[in-house]
Amino acid sequence: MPKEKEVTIYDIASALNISIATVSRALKNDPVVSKRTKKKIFDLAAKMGYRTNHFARNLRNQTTNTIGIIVHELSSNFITSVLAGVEKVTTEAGYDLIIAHSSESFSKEIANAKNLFDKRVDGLIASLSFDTKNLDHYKPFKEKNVPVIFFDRVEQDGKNTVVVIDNDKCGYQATEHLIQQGCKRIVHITSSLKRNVYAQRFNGYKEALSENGIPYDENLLIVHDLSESAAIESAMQMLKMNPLPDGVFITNDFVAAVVMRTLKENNIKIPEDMAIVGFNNDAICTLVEPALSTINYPGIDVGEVAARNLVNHLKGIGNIQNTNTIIIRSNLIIRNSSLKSEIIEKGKKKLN
Amino acid sequence: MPKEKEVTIYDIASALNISIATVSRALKNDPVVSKRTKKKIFDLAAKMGYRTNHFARNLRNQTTNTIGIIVHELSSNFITSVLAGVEKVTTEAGYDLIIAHSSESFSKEIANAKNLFDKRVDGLIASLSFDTKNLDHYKPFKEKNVPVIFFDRVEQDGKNTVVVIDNDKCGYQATEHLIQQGCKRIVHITSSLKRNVYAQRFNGYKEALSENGIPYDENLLIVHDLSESAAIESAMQMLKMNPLPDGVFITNDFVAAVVMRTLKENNIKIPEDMAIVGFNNDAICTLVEPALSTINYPGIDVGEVAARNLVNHLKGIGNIQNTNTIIIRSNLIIRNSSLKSEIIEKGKKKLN
DNA sequence: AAAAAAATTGTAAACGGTTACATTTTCAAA
DNA sequence: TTTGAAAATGTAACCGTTTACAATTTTTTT
Repeated sequence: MPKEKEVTIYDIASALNISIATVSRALKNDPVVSKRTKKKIFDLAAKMGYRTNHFARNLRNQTTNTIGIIVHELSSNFITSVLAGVEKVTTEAGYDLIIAHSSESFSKEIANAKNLFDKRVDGLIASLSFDTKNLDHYKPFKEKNVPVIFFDRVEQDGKNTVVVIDNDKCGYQATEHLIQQGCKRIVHITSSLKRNVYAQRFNGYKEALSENGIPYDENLLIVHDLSESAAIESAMQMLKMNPLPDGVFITNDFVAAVVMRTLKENNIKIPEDMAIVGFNNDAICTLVEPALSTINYPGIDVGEVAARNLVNHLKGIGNIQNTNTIIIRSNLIIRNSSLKSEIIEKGKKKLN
Repeated sequence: MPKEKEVTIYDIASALNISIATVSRALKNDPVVSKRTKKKIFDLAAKMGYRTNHFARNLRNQTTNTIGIIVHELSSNFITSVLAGVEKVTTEAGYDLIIAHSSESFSKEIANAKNLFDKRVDGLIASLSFDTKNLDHYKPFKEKNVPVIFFDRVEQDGKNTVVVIDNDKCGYQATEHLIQQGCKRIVHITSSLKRNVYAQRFNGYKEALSENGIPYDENLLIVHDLSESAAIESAMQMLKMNPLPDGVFITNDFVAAVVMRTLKENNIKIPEDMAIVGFNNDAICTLVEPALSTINYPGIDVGEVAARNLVNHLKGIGNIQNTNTIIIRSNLIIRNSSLKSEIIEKGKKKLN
């Protein structure tokens, strides 16, 4: 299976008896080339099946035309939609995308960063893994002036450009909503509080409690990873509480769905006995029963905004150095898993 | 923000007062270089922050070290797990991966194929979009001897290497199971019968019916796309049937979940009134109520096998020319959405 | 110690583009 | 027709590797 020889600008040039410089310029649509020769060149290029050699071009241009993205998992609804948003923008802008995932491991994230650095991506978009301890592995990018934008799981030390939502507010809104539904003992199931997103949602949760005169009870905080087994455990933990909680704010829809299932299996009525609010607004929300209230966290927007800012920076339009934090709109979506008040209303009606 | 100059083998060579040839060889760990000089070179390279220029290398080597993959959607559970499988193998083997998605559009698939061809991927993995009419856009790859492996949605004309499951058998098993549960009027909700996967599952469905003496009724066949709205429509269509069906085999878990929700909203009891079997074994299956019976279609295995075969072919181990069809194991998973017989048993017990 | 063989290193030509600078062609103005 | 500027094209160096082949150094053999 010998590789066929590729057509190069040399072949086109000699076939037309012109110089490679003209061919090169024509193929880039340089206005300096006359329309006549341009047409000849384009036609022949098409006929001969010419394809530009990106390696030769990039070698000469000292640019890779590639953007890297580091995520913690592919099998997450949120991440997938971020990727879709990023892909849309980068493709439009003519960049290649290299996707790397860390499987929530610090060491893999470091390896990925090193790999993308060695591949010389023009820019990087990254979300931190679960147990990422520091950002040293992104230093080489800074040193070589390769722009990096973080999203979702980030380090908000003001030194980096980050695309996030107002997690504080989201945590606040979710909790406040549960309180408004009459919940008094509200559990919060979340993940490592070392990660900004979870820490901030937790803060919002505490603020909402305190502003509504409910004392924070640390026994109602459950910290776990985001796996199915952890979710089941969390639910069992809730069931052992005495008195039972009457509401729960969960930092992830999948976990929320599993918790809800487990609670129902144990004869808890949702939302009557316990109201539930999840996070992300995955497709799953409207498929479980009752439908899951949640925070709408539009991954596609996150991806688009992050990619757009990076691309603009690379093209010299705008500069991410000036931008520290970009906050994406998010909002609470109320569905039946937390709608106690209607039930209360119904109950009242029955009494009449 | 001037780009810092990169360290090249020239820099290392002149610093050590040796030739670039030796440096180049040392960095590739060529045994011809003495251990002493090798060590000097490695040490200095590390100290100077040398990174190999992949463009120069690929230009010289006439190889891209890149594999392309064309899928129809990113936001599909199945596709994501295929990607995970592919990614695992290609990364291990040292290949880059370029992911392109067609959003189920023929023209986009053509554009993606052209793009990946122009990027000169060493090999291609592809699943056809919904309305792909022909495979002409893959011809350039064949002509240049670039290996292509198709998976899931494929053209089984014997001309291509494909990785699939036995969709016939799956359709048969799903339907047979419903029949065993006592279903007599079994609806089949699927997608375009022009695509092999759906056509074959449909075949299996018909075979199971006929072998069990149930005449095929074309009114029970519903063909739609795989969107939520289409799923709702399909369910409404079922509800209008007279007499009502008592079972349904659906070609996709998400659609099955939406159908089930819609049926339940219309006071249909699952599985008592209608038993449901989906397809894929997405995470969603155990989160809906009742849990969804389904066909387990392990995307990660599909991805791994496809990538492994491609990589081996590229490395000269094995040859996909000799392999036409690779069939991945799949199996029926029975959950409560189709378990009528237990109910029947319970009913009998009550009578006693 | 000289000669031959083996091990190591070096030279220089690719790979296929881009582009500064030089040269030629074209065409309007003098 | 000559001149000069503008338009078009050409020349050649460069981007950073790899590798055939040549040259040198080291080791072994005689």
